[in-house]
Amino acid sequence: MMQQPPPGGVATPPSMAADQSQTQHYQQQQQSQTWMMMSQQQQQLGQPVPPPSGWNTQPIPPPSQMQQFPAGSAAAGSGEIRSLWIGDLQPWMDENYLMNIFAQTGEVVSAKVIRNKQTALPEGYGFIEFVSQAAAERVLQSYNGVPMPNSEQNFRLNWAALGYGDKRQEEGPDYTIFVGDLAGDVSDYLLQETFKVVYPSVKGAKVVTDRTTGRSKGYGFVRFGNETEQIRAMTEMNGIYCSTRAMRIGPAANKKPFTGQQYQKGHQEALILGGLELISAEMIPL
DNA sequence: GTTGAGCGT
Repeated sequence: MMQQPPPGGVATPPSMAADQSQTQHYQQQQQSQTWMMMSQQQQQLGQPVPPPSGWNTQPIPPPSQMQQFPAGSAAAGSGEIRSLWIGDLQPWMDENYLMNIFAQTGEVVSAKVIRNKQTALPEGYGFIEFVSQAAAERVLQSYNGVPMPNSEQNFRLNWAALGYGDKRQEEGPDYTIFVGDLAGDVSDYLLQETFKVVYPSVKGAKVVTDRTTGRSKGYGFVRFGNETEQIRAMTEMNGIYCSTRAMRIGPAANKKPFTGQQYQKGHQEALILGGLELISAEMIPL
């Protein structure tokens, strides 16, 4: 069965659908190294996605010149999670801004920015619905963490709450360190690459930003897939420069895992390292 | 500035 928009849903205008193939031809093949490195995670899903390149060279028109799009009209109950949560939105980032961005995929259905009922001020997050779960996943993989147009911040995307725990994109544990003393211009990407060139197991990095200002708070986190590299980085990278300042590294206070699912703290004492289990207590000098 | 994370009319 071919996938198609649900009846009664917001159909993709034919003009937009037709434009999609052309739009993708416009996409330059000048993929930056930035992108190519980030695409490693996508390969696990076997779904290469065209990068949202050209942010810096394709300014979008102001919202006043855009048309309005309906939002939130998709059929529910099919079980498919087609919506993404998007956070760290600035007050000026409205539905048109979001629609204009994701229209490039040709697969966006609607976008909604959540506003306070009383004040009508944006709450800083929203939802974007796509024609299919696969489409949403492609966007999640390709847009998350890259800079937003006309902004210093990066996309912060996740599955909408209903499907929150179902689609984890990471597997295995991750080992995180805290990185402080960051210069104001250090991005997620720069932080990640600063470590990744030394430690291949680096999975990602996040610079913590103030949601109201969008500016860096001067610290962040780097996640490793490998505990040995994490421990090495704690000492080896402490004091190393990232941008214009020396980093200060510390242990990360362990927060919740990404998907929001709580781990049960089971007894995992099976730290058997190469025959260590053969050593009995009486062999260990006191 | 020093420990992230925020989910709906």
